[in-house]
Amino acid sequence: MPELPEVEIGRRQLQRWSQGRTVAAVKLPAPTSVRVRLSTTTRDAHPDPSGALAAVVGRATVAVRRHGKRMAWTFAAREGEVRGPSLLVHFGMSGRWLRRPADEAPPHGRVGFTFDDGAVVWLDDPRRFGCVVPLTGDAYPWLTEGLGPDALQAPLTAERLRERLVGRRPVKVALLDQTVLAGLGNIHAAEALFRAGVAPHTPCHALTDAQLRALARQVPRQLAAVVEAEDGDEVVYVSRDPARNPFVVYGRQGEPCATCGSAIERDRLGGRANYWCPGCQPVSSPGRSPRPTIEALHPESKAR
DNA sequence: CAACTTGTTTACTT
DNA sequence: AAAGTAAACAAGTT
Repeated sequence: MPELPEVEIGRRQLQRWSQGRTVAAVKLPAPTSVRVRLSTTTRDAHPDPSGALAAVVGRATVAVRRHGKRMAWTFAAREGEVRGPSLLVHFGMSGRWLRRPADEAPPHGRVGFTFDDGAVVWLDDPRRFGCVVPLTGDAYPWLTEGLGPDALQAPLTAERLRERLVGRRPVKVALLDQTVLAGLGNIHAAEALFRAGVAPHTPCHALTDAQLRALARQVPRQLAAVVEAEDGDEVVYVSRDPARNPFVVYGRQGEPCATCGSAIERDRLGGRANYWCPGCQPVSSPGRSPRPTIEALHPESKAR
């Protein structure tokens, strides 16, 4: 699943493959094969993108930047222009870059950028939640618009987290909120909370200084470790096959924790699957807990 | 067939 | 009233 690390790797790939090259053509397998709006709910999520995308033909890459899970790909201006066009890219839940020879398209290629070296860089996106948004103005405001600080780049401190992790929401729900911190998804939020030894259900206001320090340390550490492990020319998104699950808690309900041996628990938090170790991530604070933080979960009787 | 995934928007509940 | 929760939606794989 593309979270911050996969987007960062995608940024590096695109930088590598496009640096110093000019886009010779834009390939669209179908007129509306790629989304050109960030929102998936607006009625015009699928306007004809060919015209706007054609604006990058003949242009050289200036830079590829990333904030959270968004990427901004900017192109050179022509003579007389104040600035060139740019593309705001989001991988959605299954997007990735694939570089292929001109005569070969990946199975789920939604838009392809042919470079002057003949290679084509495709947005391959089976579920089509990804998008490539053509922009004529400055891309950078849109890169960060509505997002909190980047979870990897921003120097994360306990003080910074104390400012942003507020209210009664469970800490995992807040960590997944892109306006609080940009880049974490369900998998790496669960893994980072495990690393920090913090129960996902802990209300933000109940987080201790020690827990905030642990999170400030482990969130970037988790993300950086994944970037390092996965960096390369082709990213593979692992399916939910227990046999090849690279994660410590995610998708491991019922299995013994690698650290303490307790059975990994699974419940639902903020409408999403949640995995944690009751041994390593104790729920109750060491004094008293006014109310049980975890309700007895009724997996089969959901809502009403 | 239902669960699962992200991000946005809308509609409830507390 | 504001804060928080939930659901709907887009699409396709398991």
